[in-house]
Amino acid sequence: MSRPTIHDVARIAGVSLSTVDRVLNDREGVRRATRARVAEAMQQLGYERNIAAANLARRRQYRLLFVLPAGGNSFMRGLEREIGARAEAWEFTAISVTTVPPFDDAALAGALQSIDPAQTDGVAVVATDSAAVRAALAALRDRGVAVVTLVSDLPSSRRQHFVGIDNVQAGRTAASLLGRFCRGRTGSIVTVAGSMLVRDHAERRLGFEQVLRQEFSDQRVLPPLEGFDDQDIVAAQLAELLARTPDVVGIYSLGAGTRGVARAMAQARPDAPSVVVHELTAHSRQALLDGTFDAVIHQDPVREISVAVSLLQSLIEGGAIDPEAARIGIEVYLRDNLP
Amino acid sequence: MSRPTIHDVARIAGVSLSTVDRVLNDREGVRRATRARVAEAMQQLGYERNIAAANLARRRQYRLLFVLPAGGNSFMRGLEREIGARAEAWEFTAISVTTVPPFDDAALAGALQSIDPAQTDGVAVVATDSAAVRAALAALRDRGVAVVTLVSDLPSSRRQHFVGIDNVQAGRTAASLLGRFCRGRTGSIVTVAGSMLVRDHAERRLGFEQVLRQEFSDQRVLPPLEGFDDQDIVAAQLAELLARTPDVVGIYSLGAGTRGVARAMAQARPDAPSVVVHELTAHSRQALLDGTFDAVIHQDPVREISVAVSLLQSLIEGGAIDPEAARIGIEVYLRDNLP
DNA sequence: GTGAAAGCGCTAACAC
DNA sequence: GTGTTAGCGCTTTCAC
Repeated sequence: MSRPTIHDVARIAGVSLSTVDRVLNDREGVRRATRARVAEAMQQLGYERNIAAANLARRRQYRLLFVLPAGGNSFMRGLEREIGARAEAWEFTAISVTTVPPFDDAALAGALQSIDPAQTDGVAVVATDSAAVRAALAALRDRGVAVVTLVSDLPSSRRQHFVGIDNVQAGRTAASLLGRFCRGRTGSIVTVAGSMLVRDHAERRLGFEQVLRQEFSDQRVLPPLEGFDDQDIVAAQLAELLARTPDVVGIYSLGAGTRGVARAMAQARPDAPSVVVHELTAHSRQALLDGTFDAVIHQDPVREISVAVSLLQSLIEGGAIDPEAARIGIEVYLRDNLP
Repeated sequence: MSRPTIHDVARIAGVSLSTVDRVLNDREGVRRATRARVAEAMQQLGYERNIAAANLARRRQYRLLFVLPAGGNSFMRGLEREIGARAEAWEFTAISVTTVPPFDDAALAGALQSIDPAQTDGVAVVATDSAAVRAALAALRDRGVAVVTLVSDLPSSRRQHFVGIDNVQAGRTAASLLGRFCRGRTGSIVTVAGSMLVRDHAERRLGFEQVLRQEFSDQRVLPPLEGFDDQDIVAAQLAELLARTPDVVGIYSLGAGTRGVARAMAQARPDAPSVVVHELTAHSRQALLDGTFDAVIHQDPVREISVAVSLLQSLIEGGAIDPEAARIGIEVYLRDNLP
């Protein structure tokens, strides 16, 4: 026997296809009693809707927009490239991307305000933390646009979901690794951030310091450098610090600008500090292979995109969302398990 | 404009829908010239076939069988459970599972021989290495059944693909972690295997020793224990070894029976050895949380199942397979990035 | 060799 | 409130 269809349900319930359809899609214009009869028939048959057929008939187009920071951030450029490459892969979905200056909440708020709700069903945005951004998101929601945050969250806003890693946990993971790597050597640990104004960086630092203070308390955690995800600034600041501080045993780079870290390490001493950074890119991969970096904490951009898309689709449909299916894992790469 | 359909192609090529369909599905009964005209029309329109619609019309059923080792191996039981839970999720696909005694190649070969090719379109099997198993796989292939190996490979057989991690790399990853964790302490490193007769265990040990010898050559690697994935045997063997060898600084458990490792560690000294094990289960997770284990190397069973299913589906269709989409990553978990 | 027509399971007008 | 009907893009008989 093959799976029951709405025809079977209609026959058992003694109604027409349209009525079954109305019940299925929770549309009005069905008497309570009829609704109950149909529901019971579904129950009895173990009816499961065929989504492919539904979409085929519906020929609906979801119009989604990704809002990402511009600039030389390899991770973000990778995200953008993957969105472009996969745009065709989603049936019934038209995806576009727009970029805004990084670490600039006014620019982001402006970009969000200029979205036309009539042309857009859902938005995925890499958030910067500010009242203006919050307000812009709320305005979108009020006009029926579905909103999820991507990579960096904005918890107290009206965004409906966050797609990205738990950044406190990511920071803790980095500390667990770096603390273990540095066991036996005691000294200073450097953290290199992009900006404490973006939530993901602040959270990573929090988690990192929690674990380091608690479990590896013989190490000294230096105040974080702020490199604004710019490799030149990072390289300069870090080189200067390393020259000035001979006892550095570990480095945690929790933002972008990772190439700057590799450059500052190039002229390192024989017993170089252990290094943990974020995001697997062509450069961090290379640094892992040549031994400059010890570990890379990563989030899978392809998965983030596909989760964001399917989350937005079900939010637009008003459907239920499975938090487990929306989880993004904190991945750990060493030289030996590189994909 | 919406995507072109076979109607458009038919119109442009000046043929009927059926002819377009014949060309699309590479069926015979079309003149070369007609075929070319259709192909050109597709080219010109940028036609892309709608797979959902095709499957809807075709109403095909793929009948797939998973062959797994029986016994108390948590990872395998997890796989089996997930297959059951997700069996409904695949449209047009009927999935069943059969189990055979572990580490028993005759039993496995027998189970494979008893598969009815008329009732089965594809098989995913956790392989044991033996000539009989190879022969059974070849017989299945000869009768038109698609075959992939799962978790443990059988490279020189006629299986069409392997779904699982690169186990040499997994062993290398374990060594990279354990070597770094033990830095500063020099002593013996223990490896605990299930059986060297299954390929995945042998490969993990190979990779592990490669890296340890090369990069952490001050550590002494002891000959591996063989615990047959049985927690009692593992616990006994390991406890005995630890009592006898006071300088153990690291333990790598590369098979199942991981609960036995945790039990042997329970009465450990204050400066306990660092421990790296395979497969995230309820027990290894607990051991990670309470500090008994330092890291877990994992492969995602849910992903393995879905990759195996889609791989088998495209093999049955004779379609192309994307090796990147079939990759299974080597995941690393610490206490802090547990899902 | 090629085409016409009837579905696959579901939706969306429009009738009643 | 409920039913009828004509599709969505593709496959599959069965004629010609």
